[in-house]
Amino acid sequence: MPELPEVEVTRRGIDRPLRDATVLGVRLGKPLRWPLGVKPEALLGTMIGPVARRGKYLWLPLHRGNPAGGLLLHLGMSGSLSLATPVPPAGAHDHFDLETSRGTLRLTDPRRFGAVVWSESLDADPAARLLGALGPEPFDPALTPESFHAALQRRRAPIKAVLLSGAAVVGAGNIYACEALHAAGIHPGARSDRISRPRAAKLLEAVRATLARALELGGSTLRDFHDAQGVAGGFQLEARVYGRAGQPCPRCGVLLQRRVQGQRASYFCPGCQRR
DNA sequence: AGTTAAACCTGGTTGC
DNA sequence: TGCAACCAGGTTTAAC
Repeated sequence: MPELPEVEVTRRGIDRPLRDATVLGVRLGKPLRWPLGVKPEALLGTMIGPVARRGKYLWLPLHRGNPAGGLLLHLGMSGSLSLATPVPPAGAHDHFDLETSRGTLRLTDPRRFGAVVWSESLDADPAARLLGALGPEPFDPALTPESFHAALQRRRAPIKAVLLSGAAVVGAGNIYACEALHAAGIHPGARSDRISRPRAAKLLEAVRATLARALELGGSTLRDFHDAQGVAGGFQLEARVYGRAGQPCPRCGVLLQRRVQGQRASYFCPGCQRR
């Protein structure tokens, strides 16, 4: 599911409720992408600090007076977090429970591409290794049309692949990359390094607008995603191209196409998206 | 070094 | 109805 808007919606839903909560228990289900990296008992009695997000990762600081580390969470392809009191009995896809004094944070993830890993800090491994290669946050003021264009210039791969890689900006996954490219009038197969300054500026603006709009609507729910309170997203109803092959382009009327590119489906309009 | 394929895993949908 | 094939929001790791 989860691209940046879904992860941020999730963060907002758990940050306040979990602030200063005490960890009372940990329950592990089936293995996720990586092992937890710490004995579950070591987490008991720690307190939860402000929940942060970097790219599509969430950072749950745990401390005992002094910062002691935290949990780095990723929702993978089908993961979602819920926070509830009392917590329902664990189902077949509930693979991590953090029982706290303010409710149980539960990761439900059918495909188990998600992860919960302990790290001493964001600057230490494994967090540093996982976050180190990420590009800039989309709403970071330091990310400018100039720096974005420069980042695109360094890659020869198709622009769609570059967006998904997060090298130039993090947060746009398959849905929002398709939507942003359409909004900017850029063909997903366009070579990254051949995108002009003005078009790069337009693309950055499109990425920002797309992610911001998705955030407003609570993200996209294709199947699994819901926020920590169980509410589904609404952006999928506003998608202009994603999942709409064969339908007319809302901008120019040409029939939308689906093309597999770098083992991911791209949805685009051959009429108004140019290379 | 940069780009592309394979892998991880489950379940829903589609088509024969 | 049954079953195989294909598809799905991500990202690391291995292979060209």
